[in-house]
Amino acid sequence: MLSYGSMIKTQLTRHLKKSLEKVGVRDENPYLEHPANETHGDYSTSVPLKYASRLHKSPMKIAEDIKENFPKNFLVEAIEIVKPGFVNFWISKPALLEELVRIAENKDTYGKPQVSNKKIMLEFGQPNTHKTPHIGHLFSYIFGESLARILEWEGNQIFRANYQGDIGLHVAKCLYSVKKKIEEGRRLDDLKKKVDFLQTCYQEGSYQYEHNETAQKEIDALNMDIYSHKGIAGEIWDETRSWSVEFYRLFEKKLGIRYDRHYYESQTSAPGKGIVEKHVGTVFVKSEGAIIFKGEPYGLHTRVFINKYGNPTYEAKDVGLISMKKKDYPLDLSLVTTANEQNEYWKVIIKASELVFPELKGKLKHLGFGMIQLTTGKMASRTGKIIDAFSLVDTVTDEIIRLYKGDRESAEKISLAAIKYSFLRSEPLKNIVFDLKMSIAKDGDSGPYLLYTYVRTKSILSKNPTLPSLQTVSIDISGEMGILRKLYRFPEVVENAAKSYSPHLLAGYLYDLAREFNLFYQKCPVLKATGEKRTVRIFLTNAVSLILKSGLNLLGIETVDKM
RNA sequence: GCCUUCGUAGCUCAAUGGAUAGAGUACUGGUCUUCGGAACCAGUGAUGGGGGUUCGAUUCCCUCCGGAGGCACCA
Repeated sequence: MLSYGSMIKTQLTRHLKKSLEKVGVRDENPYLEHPANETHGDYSTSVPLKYASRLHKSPMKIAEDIKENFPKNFLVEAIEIVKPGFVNFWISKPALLEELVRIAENKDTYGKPQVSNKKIMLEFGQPNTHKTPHIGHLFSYIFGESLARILEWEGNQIFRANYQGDIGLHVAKCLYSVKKKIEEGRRLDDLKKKVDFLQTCYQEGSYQYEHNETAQKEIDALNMDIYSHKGIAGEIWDETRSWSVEFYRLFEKKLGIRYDRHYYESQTSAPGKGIVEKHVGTVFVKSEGAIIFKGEPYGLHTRVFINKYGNPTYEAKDVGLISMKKKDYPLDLSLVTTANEQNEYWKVIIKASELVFPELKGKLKHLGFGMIQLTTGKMASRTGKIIDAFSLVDTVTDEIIRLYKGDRESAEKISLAAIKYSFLRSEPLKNIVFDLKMSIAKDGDSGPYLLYTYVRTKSILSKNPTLPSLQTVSIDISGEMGILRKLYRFPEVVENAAKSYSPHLLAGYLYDLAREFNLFYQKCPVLKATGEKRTVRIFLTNAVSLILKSGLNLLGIETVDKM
């Protein structure tokens, strides 16, 4: 049997379409929503208002006709029409209970559509080697991983790509300083310290580049040497780069992130340079010794792809990267997520790349997410004012241990849940004001709250190792209806989150579900109940448990059984 | 200067053009001899200003004000 994401919505839509046809309207996807106010039903439609003028009938008359012609069925228990032209639907108790059984049967695949969708390359993370990852990178890792999981759930095949800057002026600035004290770095006993050492060197080099003319010339020369991988510069580059590459593998593992491939700027610069040079005169033009793309004809700005020294800039490297990506994977869509300060930059890259590779037209997409800010303003590793992502995780873990006295392993999971959830709960487009205290928040709308709720479900279920069978329910379950009416929405929520690349929709739903469960928990004892009442409550607890786990997993959050 | 983007309770965030704008936090007051209190309930409190489109606008359009970002060899 073909599995839909949401059975209930699919069926309801089908009935509504039939009813609309009898009224004289063909609508392939009639608008259905979950009313904000629960007393307005499980679903509501405003199509009567939409079609009133076309049908030359009053919205209320159309609403009545829809109700009149709505097929009699098991799914819908009541239909209500409301001024000025809403039709509200209540899903029947048996249909909701059937869905409850479906959740229990399908377990961690409940709501996952059995369809094959697109091949998507998703690039996220993108920290530079020779620098410490900061909180913006942490956001990118977390957001990208969640997006990958959500898109995968919806039947897409995802190729996960990381792209790291391991060459270019920033590396030269770092190595300028490293060269003078490489032994100090070699003596450090762990990778994190070595990368911190590189970060310090980068900051020193950066300062010198701006304030010391001789240093600037030396760094520019060093940059050339690194590109041609010459002499001592090449050797130091190899050595320091390997520290960093190894460190990042460790960091990714710690965050629970996996990649299909890591790309490096040192690999994209040659193909990028070649492609740009080949298209001089058609896509690119020479100007003041550099090779540029003129954006103005397209309403964009002009950018340099190869500088006057003949070195490819970030722009050319990105074109090179795109050429590598399409060789590696037969993609239908290439998604790149970065901070939104690069929004305009990416419009230019996409336009230029589409001209170079016409077969990719419409397949390149950039997703800009908000800047992570402190109360003092934007964070930049260039100015040295950073929140080190790696240490942040440790700091939060220490705080969790101090507050709750758990073991380090589960404390680390809880702290990652706290950080991930605090990043994913709001719309990605907007800037995020980072507040350490709020991220550690132990109560309220937080990761730990969701984990705690999950732990509660597990605790109850562990005392009921076998699930009874659920047939019909004759008793009053009004106290259980709140949670029952939330559960079946999970598939729809994930679908919407995937469509709009918005994990926060899922985060919001899971929080709602957890809150509803805690209310249920408060007023409906499970283990003290008997008979049908106990059976229904165990089923509900089981369903909440499964959905919380599935949903949190789609956010990249691992659950714990105890905390 | 030009372009992009965001302005929702004191603070941090929700709300595919829908009905009475929801939460958390903070503050005030409650529940429970816990199926794990990192819980639950109640109260106070908000769409930056002005126009427009619409049966209906936090959402779309215009304008003003305010924040953030970008605009040639950095990434």
